[in-house]
Amino acid sequence: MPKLGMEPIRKAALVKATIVEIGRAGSLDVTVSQIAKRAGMSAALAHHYFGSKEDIFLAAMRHILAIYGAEVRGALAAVDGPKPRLQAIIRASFSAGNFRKETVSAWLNFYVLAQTVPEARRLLRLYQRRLQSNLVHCLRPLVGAHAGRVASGIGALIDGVYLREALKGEAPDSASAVATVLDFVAAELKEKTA
Amino acid sequence: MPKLGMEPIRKAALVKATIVEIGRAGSLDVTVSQIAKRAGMSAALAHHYFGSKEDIFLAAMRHILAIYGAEVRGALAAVDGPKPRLQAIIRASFSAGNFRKETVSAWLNFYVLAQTVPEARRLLRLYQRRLQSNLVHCLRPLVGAHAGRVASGIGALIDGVYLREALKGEAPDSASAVATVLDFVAAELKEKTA
DNA sequence: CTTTTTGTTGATTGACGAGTCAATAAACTT
DNA sequence: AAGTTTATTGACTCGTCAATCAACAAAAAG
Repeated sequence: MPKLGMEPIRKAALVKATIVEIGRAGSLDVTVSQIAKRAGMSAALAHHYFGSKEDIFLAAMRHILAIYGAEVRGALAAVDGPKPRLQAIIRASFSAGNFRKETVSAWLNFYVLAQTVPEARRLLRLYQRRLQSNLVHCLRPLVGAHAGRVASGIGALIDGVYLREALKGEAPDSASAVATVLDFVAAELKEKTA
Repeated sequence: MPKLGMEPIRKAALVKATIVEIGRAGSLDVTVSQIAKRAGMSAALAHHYFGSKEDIFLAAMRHILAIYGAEVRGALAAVDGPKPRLQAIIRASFSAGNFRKETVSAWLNFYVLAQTVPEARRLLRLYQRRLQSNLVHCLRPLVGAHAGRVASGIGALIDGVYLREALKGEAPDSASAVATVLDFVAAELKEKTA
């Protein structure tokens, strides 16, 4: 009983299922059958909508990135002024959702993918550029010409703190992650404006 | 013509070959046959010396960690005083060898492994604790009670900068990576000692 | 010199998995 | 109503790969 217009629904279900399965496996060692099953369809249908497994992974990566982007935009819309905006970006980067094991696994594996799959690398760079540009925008009024350099530092620190917190073993602590980055920001602001 | 005492030689060759193959593939999607072939032996022999593929990966991880540890120790032995020691650690973390594609791939994939393989997680934590302890040792005389917190920041920043530099696409720039971290250190020192 | 230990591999097993295809069925078009 | 497009799947192909085993070779031990 084929209803029409299934494509977007099926694709969305597959993307969601892919992320769950990557979380379960902790790696990209996930079969199309597993994904399809979790999404409630046959493996053949998954191949029908996405051409290949790699395409499925890339769609999942886009989805993760889109969610993160939306989270940041949402947080930014709610506040005003350079410093609060900076805090909003940082908090969004360490939101509870980002520490769910599926999300962590997705990010780690996307780093791995970015080494060899050009489209994955492109997407990762897109994320990095957007973060950089958001940060620079907040930092310009605070540290002027230093904005670029400081933003690079904050961006890298966010990634590094995330990595450590995610792999810590115990339940990750968003608050302390945010605090670590804010501590850095405070130090830089004091120095670059002195 | 079986010479005796082959075990350590074979194992070392396999570990080396494993790292090369991981670099080539960019992932852990590497067959035991590929590894064994590159190491100049049959796949069966690889299974004979290491019980399983996972054991081979863990041995490779230990090797990478050991090299990094040795690099840091070597750099530390050559200098004296807190600040130079700090610089030595940071420089060692961004040495050219660490940006070889095999090494990058190994690290990224070890992060992935650390999610699910207990021994991998253990090794990663060992690395993090050692770095932390090295940093705290340098920082104590500089920032006293803040040493722990500052060390966490530096450690995370090192990982984050490494990640970004490694995945940048263009040839990674050790000097600017070091500079980014040192910039952070300078800011923190100024603040925490003021 | 024969028994045990160590080194070594080709062949095999047993399982799994990506991607294709042919076939079925319902909807939409003309 | 005939033809086309979209949805859907079971079965199949073709390949791969981790791990095991039986067998052979050489050195050391007794």
